[in-house]
Amino acid sequence: MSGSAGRPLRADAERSVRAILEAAERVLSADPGASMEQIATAAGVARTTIHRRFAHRQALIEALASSAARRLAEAVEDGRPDTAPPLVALHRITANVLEVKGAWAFALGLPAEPGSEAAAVHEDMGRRCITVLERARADRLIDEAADLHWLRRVYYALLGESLDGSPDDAGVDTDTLAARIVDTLLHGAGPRT
Amino acid sequence: MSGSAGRPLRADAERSVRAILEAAERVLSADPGASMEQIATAAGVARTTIHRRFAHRQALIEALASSAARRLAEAVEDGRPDTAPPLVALHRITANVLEVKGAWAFALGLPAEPGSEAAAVHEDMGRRCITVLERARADRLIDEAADLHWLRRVYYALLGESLDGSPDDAGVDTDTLAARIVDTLLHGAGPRT
DNA sequence: CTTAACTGCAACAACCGTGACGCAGTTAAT
DNA sequence: ATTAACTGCGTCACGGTTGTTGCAGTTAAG
Repeated sequence: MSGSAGRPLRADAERSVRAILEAAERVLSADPGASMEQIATAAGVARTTIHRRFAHRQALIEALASSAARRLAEAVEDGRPDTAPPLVALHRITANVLEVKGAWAFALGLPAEPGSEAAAVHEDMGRRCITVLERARADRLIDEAADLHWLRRVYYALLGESLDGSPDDAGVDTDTLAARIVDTLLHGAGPRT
Repeated sequence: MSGSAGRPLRADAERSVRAILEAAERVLSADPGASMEQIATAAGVARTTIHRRFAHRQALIEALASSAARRLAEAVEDGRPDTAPPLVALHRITANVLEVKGAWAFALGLPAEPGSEAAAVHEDMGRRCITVLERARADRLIDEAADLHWLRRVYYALLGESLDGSPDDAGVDTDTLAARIVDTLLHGAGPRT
């Protein structure tokens, strides 16, 4: 289930892998076409070391995608989507996801390869998302006639937009951003009664 | 004002430039790292011909961005953002922009170079967008306390999301999509009174 | 402590993309 | 019809990236 645990890596090797994945995220989010050399330098590692763990460039990318997907799944799970009150779950999940997605923007923006682990994880998260929305609808937070699939897409879009971070919300804490997202999702811009 | 009209091009040359720009959009939207060769082939043109009009690869990219920005500006202008009733303008602009942004997704997604023509056009459009929202607020369509800059970002995000096109809305006409966007923007998902 | 894993370094071959030529042939403009 | 613009083709040099290998030195694990 985990990464690709062919065999337990030695402690230092595992540290290297982590450093490489983190550096890859950092460098590739700035320039998707960056070279292995650049990633290696950013990781404080020789280029050949990367090739030792990840045969092809694409192998690194896929590992990156899987790693990030797993973290995102944790973030959602932590919000107790099935048990917490819908509004609470929605807020908590939103705040958590903002954190993770901010740190792993490139990896999570990658097109999901059909058979990959990342794809499976994302699918599962899509289902959980719908579940939360259904529970919210049952609580009359959402109109009965609303299209939940469209709503989920809107939710994703709001998350993405919040992450771009206009100059205005530099240094604004995650909970505030999450509150704005949830509020916008549920009420839109119309006048409050 | 137009392109980079150093001198009037011959008729056939102008056709070539068009074909190149259109092919570049098509190819690069599928793979941002595609080679000049691929673009040339898609345009039905020799690679050297591209280099004749656009010295560097980046020059092509910038021309592409400018071209698309101009088209987008036309789309907004056509919606009469300053004179038409806000709701009408909003709908019309949305529908128009959906068309243009669908056809020039790559070029419009490009990071705006600080001094470029595209950047100036986009800035101007941002202002016009705020104007429409202000007019809508004056008409009580939008809550008085609403943050119009956040709202504009939400609007952009909804446009972007609609363009990804889930399998559900394949073949749905632009006006329907626009209606959904405007409705979501103004009312969100909450229960209708 | 001893072994096996891990790493950096240097060097290698192979490939691909870029940009620039000149030349010969075609096409629009006057 | 004449001219000037335009294009395709072949070819060139150049630089950068990739992936591999061997070796020597370092480091974790038993």
